[in-house]
Amino acid sequence: MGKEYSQSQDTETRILRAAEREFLEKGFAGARTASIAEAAGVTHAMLHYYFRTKDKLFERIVSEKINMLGDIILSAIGDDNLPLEERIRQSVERHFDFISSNRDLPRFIVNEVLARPEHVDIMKRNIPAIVSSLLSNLQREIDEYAARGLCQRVDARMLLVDIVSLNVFPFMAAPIVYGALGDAYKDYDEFLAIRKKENVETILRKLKIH
Amino acid sequence: MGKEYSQSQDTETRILRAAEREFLEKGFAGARTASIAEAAGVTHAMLHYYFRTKDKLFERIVSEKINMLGDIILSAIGDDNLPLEERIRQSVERHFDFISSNRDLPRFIVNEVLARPEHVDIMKRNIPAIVSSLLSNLQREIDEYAARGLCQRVDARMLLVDIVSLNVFPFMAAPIVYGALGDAYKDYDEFLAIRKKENVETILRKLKIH
DNA sequence: CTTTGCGCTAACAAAATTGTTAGTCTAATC
DNA sequence: GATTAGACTAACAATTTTGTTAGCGCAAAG
Repeated sequence: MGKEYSQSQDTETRILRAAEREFLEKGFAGARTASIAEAAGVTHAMLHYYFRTKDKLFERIVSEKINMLGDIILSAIGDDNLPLEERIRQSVERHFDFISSNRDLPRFIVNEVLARPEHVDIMKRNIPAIVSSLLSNLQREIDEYAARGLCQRVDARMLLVDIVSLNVFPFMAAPIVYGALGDAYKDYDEFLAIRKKENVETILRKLKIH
Repeated sequence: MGKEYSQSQDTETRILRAAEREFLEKGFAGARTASIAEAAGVTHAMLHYYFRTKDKLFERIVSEKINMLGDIILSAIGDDNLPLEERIRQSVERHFDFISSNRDLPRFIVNEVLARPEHVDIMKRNIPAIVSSLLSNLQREIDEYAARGLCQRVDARMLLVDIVSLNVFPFMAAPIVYGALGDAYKDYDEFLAIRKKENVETILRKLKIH
């Protein structure tokens, strides 16, 4: 044994998790290595001992988060054998739920990752491959349905941008959106539940024949 | 005359414009007063001479930008005597254009303003008043049209969130969105033009009877 | 022609933040 | 029992960044 287990995990992990919180909340420039160390319950020398520099620690967190972007796409792919409408509904809902349980991920990506050309390059090398296979499958299926007169022939790329925009923005701008709508909802969770339904409806309506 | 007019404006204004660019691009924590001074073409002591502290200079920029948020709403209100569909089309297009010519405003608001509780409070005291008058007018009009069977009875609040989400997100996440869609478009401007049409269609489709 | 006020500069001071180093303690290894 | 290695600490060093101050030059006012 030897080690005190009053702290839940090993030092390196605790620093990583504290860094994750600090970086996601304040960004690279706003984060303080001393705060990270304090939150992790270690001296700030330990942070340098394990990760050498603030930059290296940050890169570690960034690569974790960029990988999550792959997950977000894969997790949103629905059951292959459901009818198109159900499958899209499921995808939108899963995507919404993913964002809902990673609420500061989008802001982090938009601010910290996109601000650095090298990170944009990493993403441009990884994301389009996954997205384009997703898109071509989706587009093929839409075209099949459309050929049978079962739905509108819509552009899958635009549909994807719609889904992501509708699902992500309300979380990024949560205080404004919820604040501006004032007292129309009991609480934020109620607003989110309504919003989720609404987004599904908005997307599906684009496919419906009228 | 006396003054050299090699520099276009007076010192205070040049510092303000340089600060605006620096803060919008890098955020408060990432901005450097020395960079701002250099960009303005003055010694960094001048920055403190005119604005005392980095904080005060930042607040000045923040209030400018928060005021623009009022404009964004007012500018989007269309002609009162157009039919509903045309008016909404016009509003969505104006909003899109506004964001398009202030592309880093949303990111700045979301990151820098929302990160500070005092700014959120300022906005919560000012925005809801404007928004709720806009919303109640819009809702009344929608209800009238719906009563005559001319459109769906939709929730104006949700419609507003839809519009803002669809219009703003693609600009905030521009490198990803445009990057992930790869080579499907000639250039970014073409993508934007298509996107603008698409957003109008998406919104109007929510109102259409089917 | 002296004074006053203002824009301005250069040099300096203070604070905050990151990064280093010498050395301690402990546990395993020879 | 001496040796080694790795986790760790306290103190310090270096750098970056913000903020200050004493004073110069010039134009307008008295």
